[in-house]
Amino acid sequence: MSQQGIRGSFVTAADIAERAGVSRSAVSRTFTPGASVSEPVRARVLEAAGELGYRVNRLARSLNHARSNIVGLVGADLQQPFHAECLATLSTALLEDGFQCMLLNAANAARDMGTLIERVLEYRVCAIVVMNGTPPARIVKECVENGVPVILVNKLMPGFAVDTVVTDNAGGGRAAAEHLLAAGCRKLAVVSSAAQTSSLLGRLNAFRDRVAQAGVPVRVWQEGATDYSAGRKAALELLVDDRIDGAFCVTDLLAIGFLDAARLDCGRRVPQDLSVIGFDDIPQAAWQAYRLTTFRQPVQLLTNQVMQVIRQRAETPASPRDVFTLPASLVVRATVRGLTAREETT
Amino acid sequence: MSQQGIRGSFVTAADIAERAGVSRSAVSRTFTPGASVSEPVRARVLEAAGELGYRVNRLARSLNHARSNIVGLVGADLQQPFHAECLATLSTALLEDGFQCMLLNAANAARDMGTLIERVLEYRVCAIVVMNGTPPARIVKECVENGVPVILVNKLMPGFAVDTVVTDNAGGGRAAAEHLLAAGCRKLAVVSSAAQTSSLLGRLNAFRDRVAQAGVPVRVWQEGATDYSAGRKAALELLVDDRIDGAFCVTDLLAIGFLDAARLDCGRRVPQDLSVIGFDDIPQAAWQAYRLTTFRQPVQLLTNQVMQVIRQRAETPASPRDVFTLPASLVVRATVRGLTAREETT
DNA sequence: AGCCCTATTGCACACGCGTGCAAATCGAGC
DNA sequence: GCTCGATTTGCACGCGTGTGCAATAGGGCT
Repeated sequence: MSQQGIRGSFVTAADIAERAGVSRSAVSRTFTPGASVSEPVRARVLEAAGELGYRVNRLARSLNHARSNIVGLVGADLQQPFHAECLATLSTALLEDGFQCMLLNAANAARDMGTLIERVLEYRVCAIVVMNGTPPARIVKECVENGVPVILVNKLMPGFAVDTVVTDNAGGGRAAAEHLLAAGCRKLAVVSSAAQTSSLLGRLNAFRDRVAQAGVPVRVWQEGATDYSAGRKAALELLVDDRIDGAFCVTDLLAIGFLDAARLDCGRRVPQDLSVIGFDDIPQAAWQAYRLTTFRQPVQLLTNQVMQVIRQRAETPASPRDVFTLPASLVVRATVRGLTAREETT
Repeated sequence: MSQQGIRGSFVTAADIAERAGVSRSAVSRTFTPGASVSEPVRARVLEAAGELGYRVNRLARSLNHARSNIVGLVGADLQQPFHAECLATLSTALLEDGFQCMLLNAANAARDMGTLIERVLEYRVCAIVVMNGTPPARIVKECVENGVPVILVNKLMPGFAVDTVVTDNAGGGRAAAEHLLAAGCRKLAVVSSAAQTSSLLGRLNAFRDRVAQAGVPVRVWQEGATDYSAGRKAALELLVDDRIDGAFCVTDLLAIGFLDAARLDCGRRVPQDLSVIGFDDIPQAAWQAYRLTTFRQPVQLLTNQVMQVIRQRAETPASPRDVFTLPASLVVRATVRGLTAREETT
């Protein structure tokens, strides 16, 4: 520690070397796992480093290795509960595995996503994880050409050399249909948004197909965003048809907005008059005011799979790309008629 | 673009120089704002860079400048709505100002926070923003000694050379007391958590003092976390005293849990029998099932202030540290007796 | 003592870029 | 055509670290 308290710039390996009376290489080797240093030298170096407050400069280290151990995490709307949970889980996992994560939250997904990825490429990231939003094809290609693996979460981009980790959206959509049919619903609605992403479409199409197969009519709603107020709006407009007795909302936020409007504005009793199913299983779905029956996205499994892909790409960059599909599981609560859980302790 | 599609490593300035038939310096200057390059040279360089897909290596650039333009963002529980919103807002603002942000989400705040900050120091970050959780004093000192500004959000650490940006917690707590008193409440409770952070304590103490000043009794609850289920638990235990007619929950999540238990488990009518006020104004507080009266934290103002501090520290690192206090504003909805908003359009 | 094999150490170069300094170029004015 | 000043260009060094290679030290054996 310097006397004046503020040194203003970092100690370097050369400073440590001088203080410990060894060469700078010895310092470098002390902080490089697996390098050859004798015990006494290592001890002297560590002591000097402790006294002076030495921190390896990862910028310089990464410069040598042509690649950093930074992972770029790109997305939009990261304040939404589901995305926030993914982000929190993934960022923690990355840190525990020795990576650093650079967060790129697009203010406007369509406009900014390309620029943001370009910027993070300048840091020679060792991987880019796209949590939502669609990166421009041109940029994805550039990443691949430069050897930066791209990992898509819950999004399909066929034809690109990217790894993909998705929840089984179609399976969930189908199961939602079967659950509502089993509850005796005979006039259904499916609520999605104007954002026709592959995951939302996957849920919607599977639901619609399975319902059609049973010969039950279904109204399709695809307007607005995928948030609470869009769900409310959908309910206010769909429920003028008072024969609708079941709705699958492709997002919990939509479902919760739908529920509130159905109960408070349209006077429907849920689940007696109307059954509702969501998707994601965000924490709010378990709140006692809602007790929403929904499908849980396996966030921890998704995260583990992403981590495994990152590690594997670091070792064998050229191995063939894969699509990993993880199951969504039905969480039965209290918004589907006749099919409700006893009680929950939250 | 190379023929085989995968080059596997990045193009360097030397490659561009060769292709454009100029010196490497010319390339460097082309990408350095304010440097001296003639128009024809610049054009040739930009053309070559476009063809080859050149990206400046920020690691190398930062190495020269002894500092990167990365800002470290550290926190814990970042999936909670309020923190997620802060994170989203701040990360977007940083990107728009030309910074990159490195996210450090501690799995266990007490255990990991120190290690995480140490790690991000290795990237020579130009600032560290602590969004929640308490960093060890030793680490904060090390940052300051090395000239890395530390900015605390909603947390006070007197005696350290750090900048601080806080919401006026005491002002909010006092106003909450006055609002409940004005509603005619005569037996109050204040719900906080075992985590006695400066912001939660600030709200709680100001509330308690103001209520005491009015001669009204108040029960203080400080157990568990600061989430939904803790709020429920508090209600279940506090409301056996059926004279409690008003509660200030120092967090919206606590308030929402409190509301659910009060209405659904304890059979209280809100606001007729019981008034409830929260703090933060998370999106869920506006949901129709709750319509929670609460205090809005000025997230955008907090963010702007943080950005201003970062920019100012970059210019004049040694200027004296400050504490910036921003006002919390009352958002009247429907959970305080006699003092409710007409209707909201969400 | 002498020899050989191994573990350790230091030197020097590389990583990709920014920039001070001197050389070169350009343009204007005579 | 020549000179002078301003602009542009290239060279070479530095940023802090990792690492191949050769030199050195150490240790066990004959």
